[in-house]
Amino acid sequence: MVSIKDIAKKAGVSISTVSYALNGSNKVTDETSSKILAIAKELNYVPNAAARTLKKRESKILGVFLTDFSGDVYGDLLSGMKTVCNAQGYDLIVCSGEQSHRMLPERMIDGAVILDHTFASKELLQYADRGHKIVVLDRELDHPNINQVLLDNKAGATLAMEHLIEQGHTKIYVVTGPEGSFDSAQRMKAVRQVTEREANVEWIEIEGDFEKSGGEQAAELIIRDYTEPVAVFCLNDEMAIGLCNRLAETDLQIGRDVDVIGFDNIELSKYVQPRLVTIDYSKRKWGSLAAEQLIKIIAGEPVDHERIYVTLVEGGSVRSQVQQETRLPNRHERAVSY
Amino acid sequence: MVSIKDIAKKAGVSISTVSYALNGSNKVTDETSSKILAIAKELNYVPNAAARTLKKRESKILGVFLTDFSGDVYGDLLSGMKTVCNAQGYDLIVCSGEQSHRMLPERMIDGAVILDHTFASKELLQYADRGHKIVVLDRELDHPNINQVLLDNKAGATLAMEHLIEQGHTKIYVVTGPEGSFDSAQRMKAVRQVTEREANVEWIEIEGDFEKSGGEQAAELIIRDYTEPVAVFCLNDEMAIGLCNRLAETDLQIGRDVDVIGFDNIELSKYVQPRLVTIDYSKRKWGSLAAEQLIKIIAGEPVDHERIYVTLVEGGSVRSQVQQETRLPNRHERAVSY
DNA sequence: TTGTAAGCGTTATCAC
DNA sequence: GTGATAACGCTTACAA
Repeated sequence: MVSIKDIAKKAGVSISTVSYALNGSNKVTDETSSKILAIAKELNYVPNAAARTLKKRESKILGVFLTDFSGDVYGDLLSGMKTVCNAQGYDLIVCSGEQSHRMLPERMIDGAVILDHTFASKELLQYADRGHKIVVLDRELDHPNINQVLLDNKAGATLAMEHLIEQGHTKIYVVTGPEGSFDSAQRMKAVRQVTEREANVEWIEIEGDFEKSGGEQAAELIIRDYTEPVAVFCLNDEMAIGLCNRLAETDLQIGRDVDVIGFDNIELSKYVQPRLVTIDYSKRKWGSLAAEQLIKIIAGEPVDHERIYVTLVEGGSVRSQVQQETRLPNRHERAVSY
Repeated sequence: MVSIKDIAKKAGVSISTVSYALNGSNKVTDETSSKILAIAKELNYVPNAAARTLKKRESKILGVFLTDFSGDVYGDLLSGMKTVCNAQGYDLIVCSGEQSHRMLPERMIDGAVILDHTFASKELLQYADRGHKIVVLDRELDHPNINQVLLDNKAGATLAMEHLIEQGHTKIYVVTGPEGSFDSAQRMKAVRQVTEREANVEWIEIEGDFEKSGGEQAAELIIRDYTEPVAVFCLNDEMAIGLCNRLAETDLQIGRDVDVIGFDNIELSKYVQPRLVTIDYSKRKWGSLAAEQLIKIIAGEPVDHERIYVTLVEGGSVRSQVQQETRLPNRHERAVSY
C-alpha cells in the first residue's frame, strides 16, 4: 500500500509537505506541489479513508437504514437522497439489518436516516445523546440531534376514508399495518377521527402486516362474511394488492362488490386490474428533504420538522359516484389534495 | 468520545489490558476482565471503526454497487447477499453512483460486488491489480482477484427464442438493451445463434435501453409496420412491460396479434395482463452466491466462476400452441429448463 | 497476567 | 514554504 510517506521519500520532501500539496493548500510552491502530485499519480496513490476518518473525526458518508431491501417504495426515495448527498460532498450508503446498526455509533458514518422500525426509539435517542445526528422517517422523536421528515399520514388516511364514505359506503374494513408501525398507528388515528364524525358508518379493523400475505388473509375474512357491497381501506398498497389477488379468485368483483383503496402509490398499483385507488406522495422529495435536513443538523444549522404532503389517486378499484345507488345527503365536495 | 484510554484510566490498568479484555482474550484474569467490561458498559464505550480498520487493515464491510436504486431486480438479490455476509461476520452496504467508487480503493470496504456498468472494466482491473477483491455480476473479467457470477444469458435467450419459434413464429422482433450492456450482448449472441439454425425465421433488431420507455418506442415501430401476427422478444421485462402498455392503447392484442416475451421475471410481470412470458432465475441465489464467492477470495480460498441457471415462465403474452394455425414440422419438444 | 511501546496513514500545530 | 512532531483510537509483539 502506498502512503504519503512513500511519496515523501520519493519526492525528497517531508510528509507534511505532501499532505499540504495533496490537499491543495497554498502554503506550498507550485513547483513542489506539481512534482508531488506527479509522483502521487505515478505511484497510484489513494488516500486511506480509515486514517482520514480517524484524524478528522468525520467520514463524509451518510447512511440510510431500511427494514429490508425489497420494498417498492425505496427506489425514488434513495435516488432523491443520493442526489442531495452527492451535491453536498457526502456519499450515501444503504444499510439493512441489526448488524449494521453499529455503523453510526462506531462513527463509520456521519449521520443516519432511519426508515426501519427495527431500530428502537430508545436506541436512537441514546445515539443522539452521544452526539450522533439522525433524521427519522418513521416515528416522532424529540431531540436536538434528531429531525423528523414524516408523511402526512393523517391527511392521507382522511382522504381515503372520506373518498369511500362519499361513495356511500357505510361498512368499511380497515386493514392495519404490523404492531408498532408508526405509519399504521397514525393512519388508524385518522380513521377513528373520521368515523367518529360519521355516525352511520360502521368500520371493522383487520390486523395486517404491510405485506401481500396480510392482504390475502384479510380477503379471507371479508369473503367469509360477505353479504353486501363493502369497502376496504388497506393501510398500504402491498396489502391492497394481496387482497385484490385473493379476491380475483372469487366471484366478488373489485370496484363493484368490494371497493379497495391503498396507500403509497407504489408502481405496481398502476398495473393491477382495475387500477388501485391510493394515496400518493413524492418519494423522491421525501428522500431529498431527509438528506437535506440531516446535512443541516450535521452542520449545526437549525432545522424544523418537515412534512410530506399527499394526494389521492383515482382508479377503478373504487366504484365511481355515477354508478352508486345511494348517496349520503349533505356531503360537500372536498378538495382531493391536502 | 470515550476511548479505551478512558476505560484504562478509570480501571487503573493499561490500555492494552483493556484492549485484551474487550476482545475476549484469555490473557487477562476474569476478575480484571469483568471489571473492565463493567466500566466499558458504564461509560457507554463504543469502539471506533476507523481506528480498528486502520490498524487491522480490514473493515469487515462488503459493498455492492448498483447502477441505480430503482431496479425491481434488486430486492431478493440484496437480501441473499446480506444473509450470507452477516452469517460470515461481514456487514453489507449498498452503493450507487460515481462518487462511491472510492469506497473500494480507499479501503473503506474489504471487497465489492459489481452490478453497475458505470464501472469501467479497466477501472476494476486496476483495483484488482492493487489487491482489491471483486465479484462481477455484469461482465466477464479475468483476474486472480476477480470472480464472476453470471446469469446464463445464453440459455435464457435460447429458451425464449425457441419458445417463440415453436409457436410457429417466423417474424421476430428483438428489442435490445443499451449499448455496452453485457447481458444484452450475451442474449443477442444467443438470438443470432438460434436464428442461424432456423432458415425460415426472420428477425428484426430494435435498439432498446432496458427501460420502459425503450419498450414503448419499440412498440411504435411494430405498430407502424404491422401487417400480420408477430412476436417480440424484449431482452428484459421492463421493456416488455413498456411495450405492452403502449400496445394496450391500440387494437393490437397481446397474445394474439403480438406475442411478447421478456427476461428477468420481475415482480411486475406477474401482474400485467396477460401475464408476461419471461425468463426466470433465482435472484436470491445470485446474490448469495456472489457474496459467498467474494468472501472466499478475500479469505484467499480458490474459487471458480459460477453460473446462475434460468427457466422459462409461461403466461398469456404468448399464444398457446393449441390456438395456433400453423406449426413448424420436425420440432421436438424441449425441456423448459437448462 | 499485565504493562510498554511501536505503528496503522492521516492531519495539523508548531517551529524554522 | 517546508519540516518535525504529536495526535486520532486501536492492536499486538515483546518485556516485565
